[in-house]
Amino acid sequence: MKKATIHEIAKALNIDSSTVSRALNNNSRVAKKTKEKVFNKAKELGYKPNLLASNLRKNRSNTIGVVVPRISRYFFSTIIAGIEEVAFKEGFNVVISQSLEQVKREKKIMDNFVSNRVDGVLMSIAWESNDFQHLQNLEGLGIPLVFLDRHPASLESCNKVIIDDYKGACEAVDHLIKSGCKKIAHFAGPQFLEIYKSRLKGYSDTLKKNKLKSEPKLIVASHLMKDDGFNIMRDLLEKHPDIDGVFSANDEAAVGAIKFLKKIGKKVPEDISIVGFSNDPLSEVVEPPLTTVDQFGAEMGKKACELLIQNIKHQKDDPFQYQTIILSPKLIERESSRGVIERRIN
Amino acid sequence: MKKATIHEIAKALNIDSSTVSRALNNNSRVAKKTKEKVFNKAKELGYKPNLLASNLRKNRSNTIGVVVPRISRYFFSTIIAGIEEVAFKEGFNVVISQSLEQVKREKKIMDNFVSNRVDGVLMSIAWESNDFQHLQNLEGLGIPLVFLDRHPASLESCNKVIIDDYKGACEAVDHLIKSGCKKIAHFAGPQFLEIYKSRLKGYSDTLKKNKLKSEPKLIVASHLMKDDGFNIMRDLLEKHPDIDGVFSANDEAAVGAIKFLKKIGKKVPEDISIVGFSNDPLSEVVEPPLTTVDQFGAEMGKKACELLIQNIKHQKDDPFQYQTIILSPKLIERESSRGVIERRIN
DNA sequence: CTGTTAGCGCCTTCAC
DNA sequence: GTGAAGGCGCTAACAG
Repeated sequence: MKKATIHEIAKALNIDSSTVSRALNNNSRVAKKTKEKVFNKAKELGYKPNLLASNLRKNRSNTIGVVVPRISRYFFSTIIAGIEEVAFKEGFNVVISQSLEQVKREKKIMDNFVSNRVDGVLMSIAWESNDFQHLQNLEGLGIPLVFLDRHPASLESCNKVIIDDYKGACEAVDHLIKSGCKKIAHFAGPQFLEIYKSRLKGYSDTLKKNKLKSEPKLIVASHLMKDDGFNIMRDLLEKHPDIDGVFSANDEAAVGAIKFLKKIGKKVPEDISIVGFSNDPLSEVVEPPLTTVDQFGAEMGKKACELLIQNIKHQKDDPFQYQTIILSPKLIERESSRGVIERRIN
Repeated sequence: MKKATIHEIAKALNIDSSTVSRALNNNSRVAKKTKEKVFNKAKELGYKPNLLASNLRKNRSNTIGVVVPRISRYFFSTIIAGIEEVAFKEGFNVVISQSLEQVKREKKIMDNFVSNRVDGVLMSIAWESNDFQHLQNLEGLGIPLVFLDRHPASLESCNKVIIDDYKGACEAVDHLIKSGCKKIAHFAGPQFLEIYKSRLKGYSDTLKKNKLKSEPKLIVASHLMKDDGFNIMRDLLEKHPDIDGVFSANDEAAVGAIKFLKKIGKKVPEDISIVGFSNDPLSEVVEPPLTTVDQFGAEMGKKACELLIQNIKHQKDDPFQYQTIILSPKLIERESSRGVIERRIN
């Protein structure tokens, strides 16, 4: 079961292992003939390079570490697709880990990344995060970090790629108002995270701009899971049966709300209109087709990866310069698949 | 930016680095006092173990490699959740890679796994796979392999954790027949894969058992993407407008079919009933709530990971003994959310 | 173009 | 309980 090494190739060919190493790495100052011999012998012996040794020697792993809350969320898996596209093109490997929204796991993952000498880290932080020591340590170790979408509200100087959450929220609420909604609730996210703060602000500001009251009772913060959406919708309707619109800070909670509304026989969007952030492909076959704010995950992943690689490459010569890249979200309307919405008059 | 090593800890404490190594690994024959001193100094210096070096020395990485076609599919992300649960409990790290259904990428990933000395591999193969050399090489290198769900039709002797696809298909088609369907189509998957062969066989056999004709024209093989479902449904209905049931080998194609039916104003399940394999959580809020065959991804992931770890641990002493673990799928009915189905009489 | 030498950081005998 | 020595497999000077 012992794997072949460059030394065995060297011995078999009566040359030095350093020449073999150079040949395998396609170094220009190795004779063509030698290279061929080496390649053939390598194949013959079933040689597989040991990257552990190589990376140890070179003190870098050619690997980018990615941390997301969970890969099962469509938004994050599109982000990952974008990251991989750029990373592979640039010759980097990608290691994906999920924090499952737990800081504890986030820290372990970071430790692991450091111990395995990843060259850089891309991350969307867990929403229970309120302690960012583990992130600041990274830079002390010379490992560049770029935040993707979710970033700490308390951290000013950092690299990040985000969408314009404020603008997206404004458009979403605008859309609800234009559809005739008079009383719009907001499913808010954890306020540790800047993105959810911005979405809330966009909601409040847009209501005010349209001369509608922004009532604290209609704003409910949660972790925005499907069950949260279900329960919040139920509780809100109990106290405020005249709610006719919901702006959810993500689509998962929106889906939960729809589930509840379906259960009690309320029609969407005739009785209640819903708009959510993120854009799962199933949104269009949910009934009703859900209007969403598209965050362009793949684009974000690509941009973030490019920024990170840039940081990795210019780590030494350049003074550290933090960048923020802001993408524009896009409202995708799907409510009118049945034609014009006719809002019922209660 | 240079990271602390055990030698620096040793020097600072005037002891040997081998003692530091033992202390950090909690070796029993190191004095308590020494251990404490070492731990403190390690923390003080911000010491992070270099796993590259450690793994190189030990010639194993404590890591399990996982390859799935795509992490964005709900079934695979639940599998991963199950794998991680078991792996972490047993002290293994998990590296996730997606083949994006391409053998080319599958091979690259395998090479990478070997080069990074993963201790074992869990995989669901790409559906264009018809060349399995890269998989058989693994065993030659002493890296145990367990297939998960998707496995090569041509490989007899291997470890695998699968569900009873045949039984699931039978139940699905039975359900359609009991709902009154007379003409049932099948969205089949690539026949390289055993799972899709079994699902097709379950479909045919159940039709025959119920004295219904199994017509080749109603069986369409594809990659079962959403668009495939959409297009196949359209083409089938054009030629056979009297189709009243569909058994889809996965839920994604089923969703595509629903999208098409919605577009042309056909009602599901009144006009056409649909059942699909896999059980995405959105199935219940799609309209109509989709009846599915649940594959219990997390269970499969757990079992597979257990089997793999068992293989890793007993690699030396035991003769290689292949195992097959078969789980039972479960039909989850959701069609009757509107009450009893009343099938229209054309 | 190729060989020599010297580690990367850690672990594991083998001594004492 | 601790130290000394050697090497995991590879690469990067430095010679020639």
